[in-house]
Amino acid sequence: MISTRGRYAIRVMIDLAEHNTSEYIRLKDISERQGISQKYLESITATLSKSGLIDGAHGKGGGYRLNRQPSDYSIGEILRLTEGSLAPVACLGCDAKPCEKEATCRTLPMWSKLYNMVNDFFDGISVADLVKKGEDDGFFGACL
Amino acid sequence: MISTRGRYAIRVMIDLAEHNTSEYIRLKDISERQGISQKYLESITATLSKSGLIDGAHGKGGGYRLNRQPSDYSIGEILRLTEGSLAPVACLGCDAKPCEKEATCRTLPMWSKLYNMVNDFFDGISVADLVKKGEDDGFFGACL
DNA sequence: CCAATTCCCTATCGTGTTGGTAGGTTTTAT
DNA sequence: ATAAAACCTACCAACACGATAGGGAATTGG
Repeated sequence: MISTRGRYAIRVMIDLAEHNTSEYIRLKDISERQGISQKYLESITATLSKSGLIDGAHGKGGGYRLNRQPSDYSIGEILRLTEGSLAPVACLGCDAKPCEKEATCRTLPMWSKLYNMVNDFFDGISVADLVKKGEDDGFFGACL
Repeated sequence: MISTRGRYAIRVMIDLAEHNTSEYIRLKDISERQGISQKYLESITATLSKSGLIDGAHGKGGGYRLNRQPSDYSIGEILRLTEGSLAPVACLGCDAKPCEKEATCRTLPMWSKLYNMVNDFFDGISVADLVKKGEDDGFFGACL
């Protein structure tokens, strides 16, 4: 399950991409457009900003804006940042603790393959792809 | 994340497949072989038994055994039974509550595609495939 | 028939995560 | 100076997870 943190992060990025000028976008506006509590969004944009995905400006006239082109953000990096690892089991991923049964485990190869599949899937989608979707020129036209 | 319930269920099924005679296998033995608390396993085998995946026999000489050939169990049906839905977001899956933004949601097609991918992935693997893995004749030889 | 064995059922419980709130501090433009 | 905005820290209710405990019901060996 992808939690709200990751999903809201994606929606913020889409919102910023849809208003992608040189101006800074106020969190208040994003929160109103997306219908998500501003306070809760703060904790998410803080993560995005600290890691350099977006640029946050203090004070009057401040807000957030993208640091790159929407097509240069993969959904994978957004989710890995906000959700932690996308690993389906604890034995995999960045903070995986070594398992003594690893060598004989009958299921590890399955989890590992899924892990790769999911990462590749999300790495193959950009923020720009999701924005395009709303314009009926979608990446996913064939799947719904 | 796949929880222990689903993972242990798979391990039980593999264990039963590896001792697949007409005899009933005691939960005590499975628990010792797998190194999982018998009491905790009880709640999992109860689910498997109630839904007809395995056959449980009471009393002396009782235990559990498979109802079909190991190759006739897909990992998908085991996980969907023990984990609930494999949907990455609440808007999808069996108990999905309708979302008013569904028509304009920019991310739903992505989740939907992933959902199908994951289901297809697990439906394409059988318990027999995972047993084979241990015999160096694996389904997953190329992926680890 | 009795007692051991085994699956089955219900309740409980500590721990951690999730989703969110609250209040304040710092930075900046006007 | 003042207002606006990002930033930071702490806290909290609700829930799920992983597991334990204690018994009850069915079956069989003796």
